Amino acid sequence: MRDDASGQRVGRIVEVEAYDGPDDRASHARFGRTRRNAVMFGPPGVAYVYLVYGMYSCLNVVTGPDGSASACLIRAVEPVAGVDAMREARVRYERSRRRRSDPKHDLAGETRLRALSPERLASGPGLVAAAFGIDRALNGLDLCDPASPLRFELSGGREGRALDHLPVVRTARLGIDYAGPPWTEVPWRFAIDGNPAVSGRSRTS
DNA sequence: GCAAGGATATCG
DNA sequence: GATATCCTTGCA
Repeated sequence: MRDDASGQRVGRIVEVEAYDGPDDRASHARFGRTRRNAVMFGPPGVAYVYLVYGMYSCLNVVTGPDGSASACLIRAVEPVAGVDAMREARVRYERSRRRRSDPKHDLAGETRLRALSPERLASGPGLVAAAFGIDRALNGLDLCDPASPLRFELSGGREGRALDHLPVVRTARLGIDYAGPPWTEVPWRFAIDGNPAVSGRSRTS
């Protein structure tokens, strides 16, 4: 994925989760079409961005045909270019968050961010959005349009590179205990095995 | 282990 | 209109 902000941030998607339509009790589509999830029911290739836990944005891409509801959550990205821009975006996000909770500026968090290794800058769904400066203003954006400020591209050129050789691991989805079985168990999380940018707590599960 | 944080879906 | 809950994260 790539954006046009200063620094031309580019990242390789290394961890995703699939969410299906109204039958999937873990999906936002489980309540049917609402104002929040409306784009899930639209055409594929479009960004579905929502706020979780009152503080983090999550980027999804709509996957199913127009009229059906499904989406893919981008859980982790390995920085390829624009690392400095990602770090600055993380710092800006951290500052805005601290300002809300604590009037005093917290320098510890910022110092830790400055020392964070590049592969950890976007190693979680909330961190992907923070590193790329993504918020709900991008909800509905066409991620496949080369003219979009944020977009997906095939790696290795127009046709993409064969990814069959990559060690992809499948696990259950995370943070969806409320859904209950079988949805807590379907292996719809996909990650590149051993990639250092895969989200932290996920790797130990 | 838990709190922060605000929108959202659901219930009254 | 009130409230329980949430596709998370960083720190105790």
